[in-house]
Amino acid sequence: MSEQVHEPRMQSMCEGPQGDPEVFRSILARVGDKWSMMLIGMLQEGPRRFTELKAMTQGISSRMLTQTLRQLERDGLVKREMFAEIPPRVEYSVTDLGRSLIPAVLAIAEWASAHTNEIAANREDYDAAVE
Amino acid sequence: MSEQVHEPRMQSMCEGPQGDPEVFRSILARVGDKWSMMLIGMLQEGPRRFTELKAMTQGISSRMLTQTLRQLERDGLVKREMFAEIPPRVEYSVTDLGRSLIPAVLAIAEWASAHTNEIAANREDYDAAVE
DNA sequence: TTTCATTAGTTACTGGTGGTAACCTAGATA
DNA sequence: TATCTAGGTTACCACCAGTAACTAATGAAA
Repeated sequence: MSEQVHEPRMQSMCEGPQGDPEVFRSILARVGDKWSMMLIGMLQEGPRRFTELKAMTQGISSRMLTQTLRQLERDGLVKREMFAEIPPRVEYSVTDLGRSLIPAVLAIAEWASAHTNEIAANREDYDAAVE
Repeated sequence: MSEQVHEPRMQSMCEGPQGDPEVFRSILARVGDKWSMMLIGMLQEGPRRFTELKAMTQGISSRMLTQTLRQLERDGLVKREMFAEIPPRVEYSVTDLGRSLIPAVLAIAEWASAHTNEIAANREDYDAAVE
């Protein structure tokens, strides 16, 4: 069972043809986009319906919600289940793959949370210096 | 020295007014953007000049490189040093703050690297199913 | 029987931004 | 005189994220 050795130096992002670098990049982009990780976070505690998610995700539009969920579904991070009822019911939930991403994103979130003020201050200084 | 307790559930991204949520979001966005983390990665091993970075970062334009470096500098993740020489010399390096971000990003990179193929496969399946 | 409400979206439109190509400044070199 | 280099800037365009408005199908209310 030779453990596969990942060597994810940052440069793998532009260099290494280990897996498809385009796919690799698009994953990073997904993590960074405005809604994806928020939605994953919301689904963490159980399945949710479209309208629930829309209400929880303050500020998102239907279009963006649909779009983001579709992408997450395409990547296999989220599962979509439709029930043939009236009115229609659709439930979204995180997959195991999606769940496995959470700790890593949480690490970023933690860093961001810990340094938000510092960065805000840096920006003020910079903007003041440049005028 | 009461340690500050971070509680960075994902929802902090939309809910908590701990630090500025907009700043928080913008940090996530920075991490996810096309060039920022690649550049931080490249500067990990030491200072680099503009043209070096441009050559290393295959595919980036001068404009995008300038822009990305400026943003990183504004956030305090990267330091810019100009030397009054002819021809001009400018050196970019990571700051301590920038360096502190690396492990978290590396965790994401590792996850991405480990699941690139799985996700690529998911996408193919999805696209095939939708036609 | 005409209206309203609900769910899970879709459509038409717009503004911001990522990207390209061309240009700039200043001195050194040939 | 022309060209090269470093580190950018400027003008420009195309695309896509985001918004507001609309939709299908049904049941309930008046």
